[in-house]
Amino acid sequence: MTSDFEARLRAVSLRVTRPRLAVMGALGDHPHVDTDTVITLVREELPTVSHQAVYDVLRALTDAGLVRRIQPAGATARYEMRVRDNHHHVVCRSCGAIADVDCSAGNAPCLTASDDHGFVIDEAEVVYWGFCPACVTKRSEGT
Amino acid sequence: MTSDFEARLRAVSLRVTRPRLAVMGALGDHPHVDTDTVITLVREELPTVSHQAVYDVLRALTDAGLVRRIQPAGATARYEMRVRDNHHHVVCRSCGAIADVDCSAGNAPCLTASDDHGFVIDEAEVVYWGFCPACVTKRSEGT
DNA sequence: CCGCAAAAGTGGAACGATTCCAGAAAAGCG
DNA sequence: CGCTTTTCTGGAATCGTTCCACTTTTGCGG
Repeated sequence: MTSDFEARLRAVSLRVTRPRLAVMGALGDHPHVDTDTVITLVREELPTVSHQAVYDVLRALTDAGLVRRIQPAGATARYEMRVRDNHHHVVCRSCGAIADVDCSAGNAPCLTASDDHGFVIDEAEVVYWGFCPACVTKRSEGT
Repeated sequence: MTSDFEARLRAVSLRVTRPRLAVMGALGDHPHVDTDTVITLVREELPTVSHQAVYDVLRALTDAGLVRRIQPAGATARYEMRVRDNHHHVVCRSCGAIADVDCSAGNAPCLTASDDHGFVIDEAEVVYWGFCPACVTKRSEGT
């Protein structure tokens, strides 16, 4: 799989470096991780990488379309490797957990704005807010 | 309208204070403003309010459901008074301009997640990304 | 196989939005 | 009018992220 990452990097003419492979590996194993977690995971493999390197890599990969950045209101940036499939996310208001949700309607009808105010729209992002199973249990027990 | 604001504050048992009325006035006149702009606007009326007061007021009003906080990825928090009508937003990738978009389908079909992973969902937030008329013009002229 | 120019990474300082804190002021009830 | 509670002030602290100047790698060409 490392060779796969390598191919993907070359496909977008990015140089193949250890930090980049390590970041891709971390994202592949852990969906929806925040930057700090990526740094920790990467350092398990390469203890010397700077936080700056991780930020740079994440930006390079995001710009190249190899990873997707998601940033629900009030949370820090998170990254995932699933890309170009128009899937959405459920976010837990309590613990911040995130899960993937496939778009129910292929080309969702409501995702075409009724009045676009002259904007040229290229993407519709959906975030479902609620509580994850664990937090729901916690709340009902608590009361 | 100040008396209206007063009534709304009392309705949620919040004290009526000058800073709060000033913030509500500012939000009423300027939709989708960020915190810094609110501070500036409020100080035109009450030059002595601290930034902290504005943050406190915005939080109090948001918690009480009198204003809505919107925070597109990569931008600072913005606030608006339109509330409880499930409308969404178009955000310009270039200049950050925001416009309102009414939900095209009353109870949008795609807003029911296909697989909720056990989450209890209470809200679906939609953000349309694109370019505003001004930035579209700028781009086509530039090239 | 070696060297060079460009691209990446290092370490540390700087930044900006937001929050925390302790004391002062104002709101609203009796 | 006075008291209690909520709110506001002013300044310091926090946290994620970015900026900067310098060093190290990568990957191409000889």
